Amino acid sequence: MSTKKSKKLDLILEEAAKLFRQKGFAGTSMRDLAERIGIDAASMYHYISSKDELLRTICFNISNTYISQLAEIEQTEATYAEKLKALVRLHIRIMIAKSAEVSVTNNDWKYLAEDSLSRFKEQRKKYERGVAALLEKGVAAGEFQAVNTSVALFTILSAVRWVELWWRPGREISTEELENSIITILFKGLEK
Amino acid sequence: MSTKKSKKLDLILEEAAKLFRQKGFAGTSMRDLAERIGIDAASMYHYISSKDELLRTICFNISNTYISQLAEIEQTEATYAEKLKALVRLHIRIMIAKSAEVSVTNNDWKYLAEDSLSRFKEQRKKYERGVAALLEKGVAAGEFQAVNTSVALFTILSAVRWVELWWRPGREISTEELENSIITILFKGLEK
DNA sequence: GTCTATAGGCGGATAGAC
DNA sequence: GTCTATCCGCCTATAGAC
Repeated sequence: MSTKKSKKLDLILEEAAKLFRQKGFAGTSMRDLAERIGIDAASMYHYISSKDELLRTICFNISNTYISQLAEIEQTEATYAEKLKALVRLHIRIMIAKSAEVSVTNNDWKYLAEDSLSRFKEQRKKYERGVAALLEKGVAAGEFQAVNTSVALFTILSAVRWVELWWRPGREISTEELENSIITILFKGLEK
Repeated sequence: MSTKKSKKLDLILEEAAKLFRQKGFAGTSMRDLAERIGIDAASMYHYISSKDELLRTICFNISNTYISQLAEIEQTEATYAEKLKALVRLHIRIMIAKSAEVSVTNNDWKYLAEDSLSRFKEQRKKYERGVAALLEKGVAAGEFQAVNTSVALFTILSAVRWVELWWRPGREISTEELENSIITILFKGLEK
């Protein structure tokens, strides 16, 4: 019974992410969502306490995934270039595995309520600082060109962000080719 | 008098873009906007016909700017690498000149009404095809590495997109340094 | 657990006075 | 041109029956 409840909650979260991506958090009503689930809007409040809770759960699930994966990479023995490349590959994989959730987190985090919003921003800042540190150490170690750290940071993070806008299951391009192409452009450059 | 009306309309559009960026199109009410302008919500309907019109105007202004600038670049005599770099610089400049408008266009285009939405998507597709053609010709001419065209296309477009999320007037980094850093990463690569 | 009914609020937009 | 007043619809969320 508690299992059943979890299953349904998972379904609600999954459909919520899909709808939020499609129509935006503010553009999605609980009635829309309920219709997808096949119950009445009022019945959903048996599983959740508010619409905000849905967004909060989605955003922090993704945010926490990023943070714990960065922590894992930091602990490995590898060059900074290897660590950064591993991070890029992980970003792409998370996006493919949870494309709707990532999309919502990227675009609708601003609709988080006061408390969660500031917590979310803090986490994101912390994550960005972690990646920036990898870049700076890489430059110090002579592995990277001496470009502006912030610019490099956001160029990398953005270069993986678009995958969410573009990738759909069954695309003719494989995950591996996708990862390799992005890494080639970012680390070796487009120009011959 | 028609000048006065234009001036106020421009002000409304400008404040609308700022608010939409901050709180999202759906999260912004006409009452919010009116307060910024210093008049009552009802009075704004003297200048505009609907909230939708504001979004439509913002999105198509930006979209048209991109398209006409691509057309100009296509006509120049230059290598494909030079054309692409010029395009990247223009993207960055538009973003700095009209950061709120670009932000809204990037994030809230999905709230466009039926008709405008499909027109907008068509324009975007057309633009993307134009940039993709530059890439493909560049590969054919031996200027670029033979990476997947779509991946290269979206990596470039995304790499300039983040500027909108990050750049603020008075940042310690100059426009030139910003442009040069992004172009270095994209075309020469991060790795030494 | 799911429903019907509905409270209560906010939103876009209009009517019409001044 | 700007206001006040207001319509009307949609929204989130709750109450309470079954």
